[in-house]
Amino acid sequence: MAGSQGDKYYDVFLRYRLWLSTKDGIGILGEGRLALLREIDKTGSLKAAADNLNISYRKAWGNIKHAEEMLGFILVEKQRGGKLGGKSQLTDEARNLLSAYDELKDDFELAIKDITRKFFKKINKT
Amino acid sequence: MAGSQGDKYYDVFLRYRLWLSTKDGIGILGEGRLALLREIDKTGSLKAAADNLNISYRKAWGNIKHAEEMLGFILVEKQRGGKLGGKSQLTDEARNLLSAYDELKDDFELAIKDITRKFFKKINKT
DNA sequence: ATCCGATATGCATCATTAAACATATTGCAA
DNA sequence: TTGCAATATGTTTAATGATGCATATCGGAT
Repeated sequence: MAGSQGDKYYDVFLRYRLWLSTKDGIGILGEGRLALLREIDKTGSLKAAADNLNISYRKAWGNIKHAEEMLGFILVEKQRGGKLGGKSQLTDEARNLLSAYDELKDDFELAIKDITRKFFKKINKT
Repeated sequence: MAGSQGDKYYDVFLRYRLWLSTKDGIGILGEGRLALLREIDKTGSLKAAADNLNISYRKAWGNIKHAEEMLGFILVEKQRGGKLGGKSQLTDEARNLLSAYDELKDDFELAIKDITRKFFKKINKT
């Protein structure tokens, strides 16, 4: 929260983004793609995951593929064909990544809380 | 740093961005615009600052204006005309903001260090 | 009064990214 | 062996944002 009403920065907020990238700054996985992985895990289907997150299948598929190419290993075990058309499930690596990220996020939130408070306290004093 | 060579995530890095935004997610000030403010402070000129940062005057001017409109107060005291064409200098609010941001950034770096180390330690174990 | 260089701003264009469209492939079950 | 639904992928169009271009304004110094 920015501060108490009346503060100069009352309706200003501090935001942050975290993501994994290559050394030269190419994005690999961010919040959006991790959410996609989580949804694949939940539904067992890339298409269902894309639908649930309101993004096109084309985009979802491309995102996963790009991340896998950057990482050099597979995040989603995909099979096609069959009565149900196919299915997808996360690899162990992907699950491990998700759980590590969740922990990271929590740690982060916790750490940023005080820092943010201190920041707004300082700028609102001007 | 991602970890020791041989690790699965050896050439993967965790990045972050911090910025000020409105409640509904409209960006106000990020690293780039703060750098612009710093350069204005250093040079006393919006044009010189833009040149030094290799961005167009048009863009620099628009960025400052947008930030000021979002914040509801002035960051740069601008005057035009005169032999030298004009000049610009930061308001006290802008200076305060810059110094608070520097402190925030330092705090942030410090906090993220351990968190990042822990994250890579965990995912590299898979 | 005129000149100069920076501030001020609208408008066209270009580039980068995201969304949409189209089409092929796969393999189980009926 | 055919139909179906999801995976797989190229192409293309739309949208967003950055860049460049043009032009006006201002006021101290000459």
